[in-house]
Formats: sequence, structure tokens, C-alpha cells
Amino acid sequence: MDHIDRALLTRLQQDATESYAALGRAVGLSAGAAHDRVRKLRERGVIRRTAAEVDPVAVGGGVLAYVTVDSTSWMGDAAESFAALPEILEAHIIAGSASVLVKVRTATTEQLQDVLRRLYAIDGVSGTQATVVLETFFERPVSPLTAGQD
Amino acid sequence: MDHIDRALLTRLQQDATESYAALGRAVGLSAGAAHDRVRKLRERGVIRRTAAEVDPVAVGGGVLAYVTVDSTSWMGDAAESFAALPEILEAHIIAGSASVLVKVRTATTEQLQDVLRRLYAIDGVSGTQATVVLETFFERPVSPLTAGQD
DNA sequence: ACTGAAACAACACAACC
DNA sequence: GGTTGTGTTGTTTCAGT
Repeated sequence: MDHIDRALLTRLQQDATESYAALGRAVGLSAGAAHDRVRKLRERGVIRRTAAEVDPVAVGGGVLAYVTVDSTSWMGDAAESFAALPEILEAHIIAGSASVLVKVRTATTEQLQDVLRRLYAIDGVSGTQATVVLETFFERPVSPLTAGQD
Repeated sequence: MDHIDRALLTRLQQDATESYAALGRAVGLSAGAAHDRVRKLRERGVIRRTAAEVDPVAVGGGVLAYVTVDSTSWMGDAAESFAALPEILEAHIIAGSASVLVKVRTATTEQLQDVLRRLYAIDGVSGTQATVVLETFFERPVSPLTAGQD
């Protein structure tokens, strides 16, 4: 995982449709060598997948909110309960007064309210606090250039 | 934007390396027709880009935290100040007592502390409250199947 | 708006340095 | 671990329906 790998990752995070020839040219490698490095990055799990990034507004996710979830019991094995709500994009166990933090996208605030209702239906959930996003400055991938040598 | 488009989006969000032939087969279309629909989804901006998804741990992002930022002035045009910190993956203006919510990934908690220090250096920022993630249940893309007809 | 085929480009696997 | 070359595969366009 050298500086070339990091440059490849940075480019692929922006545009994974680029040809291996163009990719190699950008980092000073032949198409074959670039392809080989990318293949290895995939094998090692550094590249998890290559996916289309969809505009949330176009698929009914115009309302974004972060919700902290309080609970009266251990939430450590409740992953599936949260995953069952398709509007929940992320779910994390957090340190602090609340137990779980979830990221939610819905089309309307009414649907957001419905998600909160379904959160309360999860076993052990005793409360929620929703923070609604008014404007998103940016959402971007992790920067491989900052750190991470192994 | 019918049910076929939504099925295509769902597949492409999981794996954008699939051939158009396989993609078409999955939704009952020829390769050409599938390609045409995907091309139109790109043109309309429904598909923003196709990108490699990188394992955050592999590139020095093992520590995840959400930080609410308090301020003494209008933060509505401070997008660039937050974007200047590469460890910040998301920045949103929020409704509520705090002004801005940012998502941060660093390799260590020391680096997280350094990000907080740099946040305080932004003009108008008067306080921060960091919530550290202990375990991530899941992070996934928006579901095109839930809603969003246009 | 989809089908099917034909021209074109990129991928993937060599053999070799 | 790299390059360069070659068969194979997938993409992309276009006439036809």
C-alpha cells in the first residue's frame, strides 16, 4: 500500500468507469500493471465494491435526519432490527448518553415521523431524538491520501 | 423512472461492474436496452457517478465520530472551511441547538482531537461535541425501491 | 422504446524482462 | 513488480421493428 495505490484509490473513488489504460497513465503505469494493482486491492478488501452513487432526492430521500436512540437494554445485537427499516442508511453503537445513532433518509417529514414510530417498536428502545438536516454542504468518500500505511 | 429503473439502480448500487448483458437479463431486457436506460439515468443525474468503495480501516479511518459544532455566527457559507479538513466526510447545517453536524474519520483518537482543534480554528466556531462510534452495524446506500416516483 | 447484429474498445492472460 | 503483445469479452452504435 504505497503512494501509487493511494493515488489509484483516490481516482477510483471519483470515477470507477475510467479505463485501466487512462488510470495507469495518470499514475505512471501500464494498463496491465494498473489492473493488477487494482485487482490486488479488491482481493485484499481495500476496495469493497464498485457501486453507482444515486441522487437521494431522485429516489425519495430528500429529507435527511440523524436520530439518536435511547434504550433500556443492551443494543449490541440489535443490528438486524435496525436493518429491517430500509430508510435507515447507517446504524452505529455510540459512546455517550444515547445507545445508537442512525442516519435516516425519507421523502417527507411525515415518513420520517413514521420511521421514529417504527424505531420505538424495536425491543428495548425507550426514546429517540431526531436532528433534521437543513442543508448538506458535502458528502464525500474517505481520503486515502491523509494517512493509512500498511 | 419505473420499476425497471429502480431495479437497475438497486443492482448498480451493489455492483456496478456487472456487464450490461447480465444486468439486462436480470430485469428482462437486452444489453442494448439496459445500456440505454442506464445512460439516461446518468444523463438525468439520478446516477451521480460510479465509484469504488474503500474500506475506511485500510486507509486510516478506523476511528469514526460525529461532531456537532456550535457557532456564534451564521455558518451558511462556511462549506469550504469544513471541506478544507480532509478527515471530514460529511458536513450538514442542522436544525436545533448546534449549527453544523460533521462526520469525521481518523486513524486514531489523537488525530480526532487534532480535527477538533482545527474545527475551533474555523471563524465563528464556539464549541464542539464529539460522539465516538464504538461499532458500526451497517452503512448502505439509499433504497430506490422504497419510494421516489417521478 | 426494445431487439439484434456488427464495429470497436477494453479487459485479462500470457511470455518475458 | 513491471512492460508489451494477443485472444477474448464486453461495450456501444445503428438499422429495423
